Amino acid sequence: MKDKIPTIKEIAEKLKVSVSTVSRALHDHPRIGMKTKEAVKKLAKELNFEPNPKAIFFKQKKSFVIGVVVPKVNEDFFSRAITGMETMAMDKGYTILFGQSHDSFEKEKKVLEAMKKQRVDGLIISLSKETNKYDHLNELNKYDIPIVYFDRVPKMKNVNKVYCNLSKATEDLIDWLHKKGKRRIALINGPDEIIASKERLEGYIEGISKKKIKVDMQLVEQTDLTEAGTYAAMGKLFTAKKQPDAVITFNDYVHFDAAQWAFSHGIKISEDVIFASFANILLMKYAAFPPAVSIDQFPNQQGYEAMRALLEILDQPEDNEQTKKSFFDKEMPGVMVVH
Amino acid sequence: MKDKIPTIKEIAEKLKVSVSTVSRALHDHPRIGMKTKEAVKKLAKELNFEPNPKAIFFKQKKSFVIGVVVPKVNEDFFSRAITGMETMAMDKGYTILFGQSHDSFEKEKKVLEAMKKQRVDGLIISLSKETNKYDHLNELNKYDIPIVYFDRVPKMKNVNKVYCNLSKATEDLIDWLHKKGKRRIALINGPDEIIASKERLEGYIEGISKKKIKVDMQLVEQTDLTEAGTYAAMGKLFTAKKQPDAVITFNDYVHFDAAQWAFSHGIKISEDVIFASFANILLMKYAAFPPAVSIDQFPNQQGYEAMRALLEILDQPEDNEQTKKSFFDKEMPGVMVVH
DNA sequence: AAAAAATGGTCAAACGTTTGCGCTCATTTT
DNA sequence: AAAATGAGCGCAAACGTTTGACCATTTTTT
Repeated sequence: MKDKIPTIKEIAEKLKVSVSTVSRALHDHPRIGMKTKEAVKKLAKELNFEPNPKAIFFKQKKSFVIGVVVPKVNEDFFSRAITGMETMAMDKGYTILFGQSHDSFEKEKKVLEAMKKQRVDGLIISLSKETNKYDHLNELNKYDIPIVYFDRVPKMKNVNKVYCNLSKATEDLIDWLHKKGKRRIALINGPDEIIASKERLEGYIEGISKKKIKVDMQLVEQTDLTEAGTYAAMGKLFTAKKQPDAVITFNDYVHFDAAQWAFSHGIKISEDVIFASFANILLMKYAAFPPAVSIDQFPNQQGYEAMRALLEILDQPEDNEQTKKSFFDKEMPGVMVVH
Repeated sequence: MKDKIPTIKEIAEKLKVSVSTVSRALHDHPRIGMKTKEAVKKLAKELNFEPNPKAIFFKQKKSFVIGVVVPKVNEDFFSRAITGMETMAMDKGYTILFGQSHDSFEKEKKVLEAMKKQRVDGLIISLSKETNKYDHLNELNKYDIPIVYFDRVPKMKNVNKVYCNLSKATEDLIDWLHKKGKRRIALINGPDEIIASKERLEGYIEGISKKKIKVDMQLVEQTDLTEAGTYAAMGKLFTAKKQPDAVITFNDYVHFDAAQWAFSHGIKISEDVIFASFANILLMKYAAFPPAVSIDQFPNQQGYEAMRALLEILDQPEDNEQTKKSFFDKEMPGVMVVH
């Protein structure tokens, strides 16, 4: 099997032409005659010639590899997003170089170091929970590696991003809950640093206000996304004088813990209290206590769009002044799903 | 930001030495004097020099990229396996080029084509459900890309593989169920083509026999892993004259459907019938009907070992005749977990 | 019939790094 | 004093491909 891998040079020698002719023939260059083209291509097939990508990458300064960094593939949301990215990438002949930050800033830095070392053509990243400095990302500028942020995007304005603004979606949830007769709607939100938390809170306040209900901040709790944090939040909500009749949770993981807490404290789910959440788990149909309604963020499509955006950027001619200034900013809708 | 990326050549010119000296100095070559080494390294730091990996890959025929192909990242088992692989790979300075087959033979071929095009240094793959020909994999031999099979390994003997033999684990399950007083233990197995199915069946027969119980093939059904297939299997098992008092399912997905069927047919779970499964889902604690006992296959560690094996193979000197003949074959234990 | 253009191809540089070999001193050994 | 050793470094080839600049024919235009 070590038969000596054929190169353009060997083809040239066997055909008594120059390597440049072979190269051009294989690329259908107009300046090469039909007969030679045919001959070259025929021999190339026979020898089972495949150009050495390493040499091409080196010469062209391009590798057709896109770096993708997410906090955890193990989260349904991200693994589905990656699948969307992969679909688009494959379509255009790109492959994905993969890394996880595990929600740690340090690991994110390390992974980005690897991506830089590999000189990916571009990067799609969903930031770690801890990330609030961007030096490691700016490092990539040095090698003209464009970045598209995804889902967990940074606060800055002048970056490419694809994300789902959840404030509108949160309003939808409140609307639906209100129609069900719920008036004391609670929110268990995520950590402040996460933009998504801010969006949910905005939507919550906006949604409640539109229903002519006074916003009661006693009904808004926070969790650090751990089980204990969520239990604590539930504890506070349900020991107040007036208990909530509906709870919107930050995501499905929080929902599960919240529902678990309710169950073990004798609160009747979907009678005493009704749950709403933001969907990020696939196998909800087997859950003991699924939320009554949730917001689907279509991670697959988000990933697809992020990759599309990145590849578009890569397609733009190098020093186009006007495109340099404009950034890709795609906000995608979250859609409410009743279970 | 387009400050012109420094090369070894520029360092050489500024220091009035040759490029070879710079290269060797940076690699701490013994034949280079201390003063020059210092000078070179100092200037390299100043200029923020980073070697161009594309050039190195080209020259050294190595890229420090490992291809990883799984059926679906979205399955908990595989995403955790990948995390294990990543841990090991990162540690050794490798990065993962990622692809999914989506359990389709055609897609698997395409993905492998991409891996080959990128000239990964090695490949770890868990085969698609449909794969029974291996030409696309042998193609990689041409470029000396070693392959380590993982979890869903091929039947062949002379390949590198890391997997979990589940026949012993299946016996353990039967042992446990037997101790609980169960005597009519059923098995809902997967498709015949999957090796894992054969292993489970072997373990089942062995385990039942050891308990001096006559093996009743009426108690063994198959599913194509779809909901409908599993429902059908349950239907057959529970319309027989003598119904099972325990059911071992092929995996958690099958378990869920089976339990769902039981529930909706008025069968009391954990009273009338007790379930056992092979774990591949993380969030079991929130499930409506978790299995009473299951086998953990530690995907993380399996992935870790597979990557370790591959990197070891890559470390071996090229034409070592004896190592060429020996293949890596690691069977890992499945461990029973009572819920 | 001379000039211009089209046609089909070759040459050599370039991409950035690594590495075998050889060269020049200076030092040590006989 | 001649020969061997070794330290420190440079030369140039090599990896496989692409590409701008030429060159040599033949064909077309004026």
